[in-house]
Amino acid sequence: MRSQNSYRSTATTIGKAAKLAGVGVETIRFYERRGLIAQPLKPASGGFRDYPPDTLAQIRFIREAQELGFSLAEAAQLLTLRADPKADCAQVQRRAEAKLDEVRDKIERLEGIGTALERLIRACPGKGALGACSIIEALVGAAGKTGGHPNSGGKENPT
Amino acid sequence: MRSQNSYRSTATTIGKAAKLAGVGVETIRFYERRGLIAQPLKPASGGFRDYPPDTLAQIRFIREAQELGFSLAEAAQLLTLRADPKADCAQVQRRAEAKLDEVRDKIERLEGIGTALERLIRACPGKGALGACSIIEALVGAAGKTGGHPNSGGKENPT
DNA sequence: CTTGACTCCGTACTAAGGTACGGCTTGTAA
DNA sequence: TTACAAGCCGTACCTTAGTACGGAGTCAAG
Repeated sequence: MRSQNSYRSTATTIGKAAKLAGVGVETIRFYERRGLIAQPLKPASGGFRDYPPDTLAQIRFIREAQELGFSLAEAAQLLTLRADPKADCAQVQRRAEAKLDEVRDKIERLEGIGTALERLIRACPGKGALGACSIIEALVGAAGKTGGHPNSGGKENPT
Repeated sequence: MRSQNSYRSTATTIGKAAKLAGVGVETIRFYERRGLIAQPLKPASGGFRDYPPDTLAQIRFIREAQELGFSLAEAAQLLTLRADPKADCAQVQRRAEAKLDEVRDKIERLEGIGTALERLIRACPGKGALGACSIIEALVGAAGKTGGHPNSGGKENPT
């Protein structure tokens, strides 16, 4: 045994933290460099950093936000929506409300795409080919964006 | 007058197209290089390309999809969800259904964040400071991610 | 007390999604 | 008819978000 702190068998080192949060070790370091998450102090007794569950939750949240169309900077803004003693709560509230508007807007727009996909699925007879049923046209029906005639003109280069 | 085609006053050149679609000229060229949109042919009579409304709608759709967390490649996949004579419709339908699942999943997760924001907004007394009401905790309440005690331990580096 | 897996840290590289630049051509308004 | 804006095209550069690498330190097992 070391001196008095030998109960570090359960320490969440960066590798375990990465596994638990579903990201790579390098990603965690990257978030630390960017100040998105706090880098745990190395224990005074020496050894490796111990990542608290709090930090893991933050990492998961960042990934979540990213997949929903927020940038890392925006994810960071969301994360800092915490009422710490310094910030007055009314201001946090205002920021949260602005973010909530963004979120609601995103949901609405996703619903537009969802509706368009549903229309597209229903429009297909299920076998064989059919004329021109594109997601764009479905969206036009759903949201009224273009305003033009359904004319496209044939071949576009494949990916 | 030129020879016979002098009615090109209304041609949508790339600059106008960019303005109409809300992107930069270079972005359109970039999408063309990537095969995301078709590059209109230069008119045989010479002169500049004329961008059809169809293409503008596609560009707007690409931006839309991107802001909702789809990559350019995924946006392209969504765009090719059009039943052209070559592809049989059942397969298009399956792809559309898969995308619809993705969209619904995104909506649900955004609703989770939305709910968390609402809780956060309600939790704030509206003035002064309060203990620890972070979006993470609100999310934990909403989705049950961490499982841990609410312990964080102070200073993180600001952006 | 050595070996091997892992941490730590800095630096370099990559991929996606644009953005800018320079040299040329083309359309149009003075 | 000339000037100047805008199109065209290739190449270079930039930002965001990681990913990889190399050398050193550290911990735990054999």
